[in-house]
Formats: sequence, C-alpha cells, structure tokens
Amino acid sequence: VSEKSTIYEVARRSGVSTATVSRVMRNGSGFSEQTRKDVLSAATELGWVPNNSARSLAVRRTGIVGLLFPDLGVDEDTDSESPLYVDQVIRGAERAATLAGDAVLIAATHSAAGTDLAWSVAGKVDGLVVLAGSLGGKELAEIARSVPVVVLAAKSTRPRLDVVGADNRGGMRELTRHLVSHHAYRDLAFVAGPARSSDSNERFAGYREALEEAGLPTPKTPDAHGGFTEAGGARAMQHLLDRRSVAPRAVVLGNDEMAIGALSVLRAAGLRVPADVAVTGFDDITSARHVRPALSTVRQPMRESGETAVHLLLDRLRDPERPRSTRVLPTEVVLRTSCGCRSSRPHAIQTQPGGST
Amino acid sequence: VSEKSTIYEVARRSGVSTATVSRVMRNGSGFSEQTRKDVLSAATELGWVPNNSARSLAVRRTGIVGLLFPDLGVDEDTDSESPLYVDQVIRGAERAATLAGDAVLIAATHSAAGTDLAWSVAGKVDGLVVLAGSLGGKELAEIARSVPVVVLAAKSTRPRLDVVGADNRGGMRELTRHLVSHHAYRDLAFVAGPARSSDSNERFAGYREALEEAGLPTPKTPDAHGGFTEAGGARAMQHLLDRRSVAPRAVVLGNDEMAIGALSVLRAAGLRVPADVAVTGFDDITSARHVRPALSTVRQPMRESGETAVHLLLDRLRDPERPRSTRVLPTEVVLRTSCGCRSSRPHAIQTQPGGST
DNA sequence: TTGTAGGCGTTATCAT
DNA sequence: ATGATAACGCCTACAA
Repeated sequence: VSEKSTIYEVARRSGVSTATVSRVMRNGSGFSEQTRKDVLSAATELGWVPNNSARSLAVRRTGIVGLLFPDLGVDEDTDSESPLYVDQVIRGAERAATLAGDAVLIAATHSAAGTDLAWSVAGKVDGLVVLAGSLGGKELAEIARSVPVVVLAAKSTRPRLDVVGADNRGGMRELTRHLVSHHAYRDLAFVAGPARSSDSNERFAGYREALEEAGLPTPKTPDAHGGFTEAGGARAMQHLLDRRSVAPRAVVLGNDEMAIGALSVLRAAGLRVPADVAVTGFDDITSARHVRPALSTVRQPMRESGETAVHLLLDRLRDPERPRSTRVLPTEVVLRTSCGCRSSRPHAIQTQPGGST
Repeated sequence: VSEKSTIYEVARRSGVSTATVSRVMRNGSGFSEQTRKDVLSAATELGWVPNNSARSLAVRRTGIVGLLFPDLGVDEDTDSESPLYVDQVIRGAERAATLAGDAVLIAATHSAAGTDLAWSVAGKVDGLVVLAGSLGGKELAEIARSVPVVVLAAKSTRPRLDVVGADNRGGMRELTRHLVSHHAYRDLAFVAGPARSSDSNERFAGYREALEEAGLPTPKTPDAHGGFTEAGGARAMQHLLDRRSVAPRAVVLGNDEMAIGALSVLRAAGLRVPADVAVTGFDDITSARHVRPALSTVRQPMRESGETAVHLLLDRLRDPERPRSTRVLPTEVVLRTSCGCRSSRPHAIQTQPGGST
C-alpha cells in the first residue's frame, strides 16, 4: 500500500511535463508516439490513477450523474424486497451513463432524511435523475435550483423540469377496455397504490376512462389502496372480499406486486382465478410470468425509462438553454391467463402515448 | 439557471471568511450562533451546494465507494433481465454506504471494456467492491494495487484482498443431503452455471460432498451447464432429457433462474414435478416462491453480502494496515414443494459456514 | 511537440 | 471566535 502517486511523479518518471502526461491521458493529440509510450508505461509502473476530484475541479464537471429513488423499505410482513421497478431503472440508467462515459451514483431516500441526502448527492454529481416519490415537491424545486434535474415517472410536476414517464393512463385504459369489451365484465374493482403516487393516479384515470367509454358507472375513488406492495395488495383484496357479499367479477390492481398478493388471498378464499374473479396487474415484473395463473398486465419500459432519463439529463448538461422536454414512453398490454384469456401466448397491444415533446 | 455559486460568495454575503463558512458547513465548532445563522441563510439564498470535488481534493477522500458488477446482459432468447442477485447486492451496498454517510457509484462491466471502466471508476472513488466475474484475475490484482478492493462472492482469490462470500458449498451440501437422505433419490443430475464461476464450482463441490457422504457415485464434472440464466437452464434441461433414455429422478440446478427454465421444459415434456422428477435451485429469488411448484432452494443473504462488503471496505479505508479478512455468510435451505416435500410451509436449515476471519 | 504557470473550490494550519 | 493562506491534483491557455 504505497502512497498514491500523482501526475507529477508520472511526469518525472517519464521525463516530460505534467501537461504532456495530461494530454496523453486524455487521448488528446500533440505528442509523439514515443512520448506516449513512455508516459503510459510510467503510469502503469506507478499504478497511477488520475484523481477524478482534481480533474473535476479543473474541468468543472464530475462525470457522474446521480440517481435518487425512494426506498420503500423492507416490507415487514413478507420481508419482500421493494419494487423491482427501481432495479430496472437503475440498470437502464447505468447502461446509458456508462455508454456515455459517465458513471452513476445511486442513493435511496430512506423515508426521513431524504433531503439531506439529496443535497449531499447533489454536490457530488453533474445532475440528478429523481424518481417520483423520493422527494417532496418543495425540496425537489429547491434542489432543482442548484443542479439540473430530470424527474422520472412523475406526472405534472414543476413545469420547468425535464420529465420522463410511461403512458400509465393509456396502458391501463387499454387493459380495462379489454376487460369490459372482450370479456364483458361489468362488475370491476380497482386497487390503487400509494394515494399520492402520480403513477397510481394516472392508472386509475385510465381505468375510469375505459369504464366511462363502456357506459359503466365510474367511481370517484379507488375501491382500495395497497401501497404497491405484495402484502398491501393482499390486505386490499381481503378488504374487498370482507366488504361485499359477492366478490367483484374482476379486480384491477395498480401494479403486479399487489396483484400477486391478491392472487394468494383469492386462492385462500377458495375463489378461482379467472373463473370466479379475474385479476390484472401493471408493470410486467418477472414474477408476473411465473405466478399461476400467469398475470395479465401492462408492460412498462422500466429500463428504457432509466436510459431516457439519463439521456435527457446529459442533453441538458450539454445545453442548459435547451427547452424543457417531456418524454412519455409507450406501454403495452400483455394478455396472459389471469384476465380470462385462454391462450398463454401473450397478445400485445401497443399504447400510443398522447402528447410529448 | 444562474452561475454556480461558491464558498466565496457565501462568505461575502454573510460577512465572514471562507474558513468560517467551511466550519459551519462541517458542523464543526468555533463560531457563534449568530454567525451560524447568517452563513446558513446566505447559503440557502444562494442555493449553494458545496462542491464535492474541491472538498475531496482537499481532504483526500471522495466519500464514494464503487461497486463493479458483471453485466450478464439482456438474454436475447427471453429478454430476461440479468440475475436479480446483483440488484440485491446493490441495494445492500447502497444501504450500508448511505448509513455511513457515503454514496455508492455503480458500474457494470459490459463484457469487453471492463478494464477501462474499472480504472475510470477507480479514480472516482475511495475504494471498490468488485463482484466476482466483473474482472479478470490479473486486472483485479492490478487495480487492487492502486485502490482498496474487497471482492464479493469469489472464492480463493488473491489472498491479499478482503473478501466476502456466502457458504455456497455448505448450502448445497445440505440441500443435496435432504434429497438423498430424506427423499432417498439416487439418480441425480447437476446443472452448473458458468464454468469459471467460483460460486458455481463451490455449489458443485457441496453437491459432490453430499453424494459421497451417501455412498453414491460422485461425478467429476457437472452433467450440464446453463450459464445461470433461465434460457440456459432450459437448454441444459432439454439436453439432459435428450441424452438419457430416462430422466434423472432429481435435478439440482446451480441457481433459481436455471431451475425455473428447467421447470418449463419439464412441463412441456409432460413430466410432473416433483412426482416424476424433483427440481431444486439456489438463491431464493422472488420468483422462487411464485413459480409452480414452488421451488425448493437455498437462500443466500444477497443484501447482507452487499452490506458486509461495504463495511469491510470502509473498515479498510479507516485502517489500511488492518489484516485482510474473509467473511463467509451462512446460507439456508428452504424447502418448498419442487423437491417432493408436501408442506408448502418452508422448512429451514441454517448452514454453519466453515472458517472465517 | 512540449513546458510554464495560474486557476478550479474547499479544507486546514497558523495566527490573531 | 475568526481570518489569511498554503496545499490538494489536474487542466489548459499561453509560450516556446
């Protein structure tokens, strides 16, 4: 564990100036092939790693983008992990950043201390991708004042920010349409996620649109809330069952994890899916294919969301004057068996996002 | 989008020196309450975020730990995501780092350009957690020369490094023991992951130990390889079926994802699980509970692995002279129905890791 | 092609 | 309790 070496040592060792070393390292031009070799070998001999802090300070750019996401925490009931959704977004972000030569810094805003964390991270990066739910509205606005921010999966936020989201409303509308027109279900129920989640609200809106279209009564509020977790979905389903003498013909859950929770409650209650009650989810997480019956759901381009967010951020970094943009990614209905369809061969309906820019 | 402000502006605005501003920001002492308020308000008014690059340069420490993991890439066949294993490790690392006031930088070594990436990341962080498989042996050694590294999930690497792993061998030994002694299966087959994966090799070793113990013939090599992916598992299973006139009574897969792939091949082949052939996995990913029949497997503390790795790294950073340590986390057999057990109530056998330090 | 030297924003030492 | 002022390691005009 020798002392960390610096550009000075490398310069001395290779018999050139630090300027030349720097040039060589940055793949620039303006040096002979011989010099290049000398520098490189001196560098490896010393095990020299350019100090990014110093470099960042000089070029005013860290080469790091931050990703802030909410930590839904370990669900105590099932010790299940928090939504896989986030993991995919992370992977997408990582991919896009790495391809662009940047790195990504991740931080989960565990409930409380979110704000401090956010500021701390803000100082370490060139810009931030913030997942909906990781920060309150005002803190978001605050932080966006001092560092470029693109918001992910949050509808109608501060209009001054770049935002990317998926067509939650359209996807849920299509899915519900399928339920009411293809299967002719008339007695449906909707289980929402967190009350303040814009994703959840958008999905509910799409659900209502489809019902209205079909001339069915449109509820003002969701029939239950399940917080987007498996345990929460189970609770909500149980609640529905307890409250009504007869179970709804179809229950539309705000995401897959809740739907999976609902499935087990229904099984425990002796109800068959989809024969007695149809069930649907949203997201198309891995388990959606594995669970029985396989879940009909709406696929959301989680990975692409992460990628797109990072792209937007890098664009903004490149050109701060660029007009704010909003990107809505299409979603896709995936029909499996839990909705009542026979074929296990998934049938897909692409969603056409409304507006964008 | 005003110009980024610096500590100088804050100092001027609050009528103190930069030294005092710095003191206040670091929660140090040595300033009056009034000064403190002045500084803080000046800072918020300006929307000042301390520049971490400058700070890092001064204190010689970035407050960032890097996490390098292999990108198994999007599997073309199924477009399935790479092992969820990594995601959990990431979450664990994030958690531990954040709790310690650090942040974590992630980077996936997409096949080729792994080395460059590694060096680039090395310059941005105080230390590195490297998942097995993300770097070749020599590059690892190389990089460990210039920055503290703790290796995750790789057995018997350079003895000079801190390493954390799970008791793969013990877990698989227990599981196999259950198969041969409780269920009395005698005709087993083993499907390995990547040939050079030490995790995979350890698991195979545990499998062999149990067979030997039971006086059964012990194969020199795995019966098939499936690369740890669902599609690979399916291929391997198919291979097994094609090669033998009669299917093995039990097939032990190196991880859950391959086991899930095997399950569908068996179903397609008209074989019942576990009645005709028993199947087991390893890891206990989320889908293991959801798939039918529910998968008997070995739970690996993925999240804790990530946490432990970060702890080890931070310890090392704190005290570079500290002796190298190796931590082996216990694994746990989870019995569900795919092995032939009746109860869907999981029965657990804790593993007692061999040595540690 | 190569070298010189000032500057990037903070911290920390030493005075006061 | 507070203020000058050297580092910290690298980049980049500007010169040569």
